[in-house]
Amino acid sequence: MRIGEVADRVGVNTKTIRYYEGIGLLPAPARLPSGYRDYSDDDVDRLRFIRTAQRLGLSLAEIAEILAFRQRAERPCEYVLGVLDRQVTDLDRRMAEMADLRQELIALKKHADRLPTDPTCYCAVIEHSQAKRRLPPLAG
Amino acid sequence: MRIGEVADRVGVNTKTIRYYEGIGLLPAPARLPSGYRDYSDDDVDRLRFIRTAQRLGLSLAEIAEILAFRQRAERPCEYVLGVLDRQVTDLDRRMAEMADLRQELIALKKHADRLPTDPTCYCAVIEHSQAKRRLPPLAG
DNA sequence: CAACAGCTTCCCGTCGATGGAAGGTCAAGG
DNA sequence: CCTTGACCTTCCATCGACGGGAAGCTGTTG
Repeated sequence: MRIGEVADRVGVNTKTIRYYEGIGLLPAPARLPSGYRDYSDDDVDRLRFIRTAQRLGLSLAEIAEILAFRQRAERPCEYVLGVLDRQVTDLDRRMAEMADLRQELIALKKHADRLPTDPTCYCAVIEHSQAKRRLPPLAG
Repeated sequence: MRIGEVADRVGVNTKTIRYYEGIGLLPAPARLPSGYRDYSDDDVDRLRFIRTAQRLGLSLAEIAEILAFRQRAERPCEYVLGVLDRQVTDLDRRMAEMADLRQELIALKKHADRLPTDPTCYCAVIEHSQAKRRLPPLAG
């Protein structure tokens, strides 16, 4: 099948498919006499796999790594479990950061009305927050 | 004072300071006879303000907008509160997404041991997740 | 005088796509 | 025959917020 149909089936932009091919994530497919890319169902599966893995938070580089395991006839599951472990830890950290930030934003909004009108400052709302805490690291 | 001292005081890379100047977030400072940038305490304040606003989740574009209010002698607080409102909504959405994903990762890991050894699949762990749910939109 | 830190400008790379332009081929319908 | 529309190639640009490094200047110290 041609690239457009693959794109429709998987729900991906055709540009994305060619991009994946370009970075070696998808193998170069066979070509029709016309020069059009000719994909098989396997390619669709592989693409779906990539999107699933991506949804689970894996980067394209990690996914490439997983696919490389297969080429070496090894099973990537141990590697994958390691990645997932790190994912969970990372998620926890980020969720905690976001919860803190949310807390602070709510408090900031709550006090915003009572803030003095000071024409010399950039923004009383933000500087109120600045006064209390001196620049902890940015949440990346 | 020179750029290195500013960087130390605020806790920012000198590259970042020059970058902010490049995108118009910081005004071009005076220059010493040597050509070195010569900053004032006001510049340090402005930079601190930028970092605080950034820590609150505002983009550099939004911060630039806030600073532009000041140039027009208007107070940005209403705008800022609107931004913060959207921030909170966005945080809630992202935290919910992350919680879902975390749930799924945990479940996946939990069942990983019991998964069949299937040499034809890319990775049993990931494809187990794929089988259950057919590609909801990616969490951005 | 030489070393070294700090500064300058300039350009490239990151991540994961996506958009667009330019210029061409191919297949189907009216 | 003509026109769509889908596809092909290559290349370049964009988003955000920087970081790295090269090559060269300044300023201080031993």
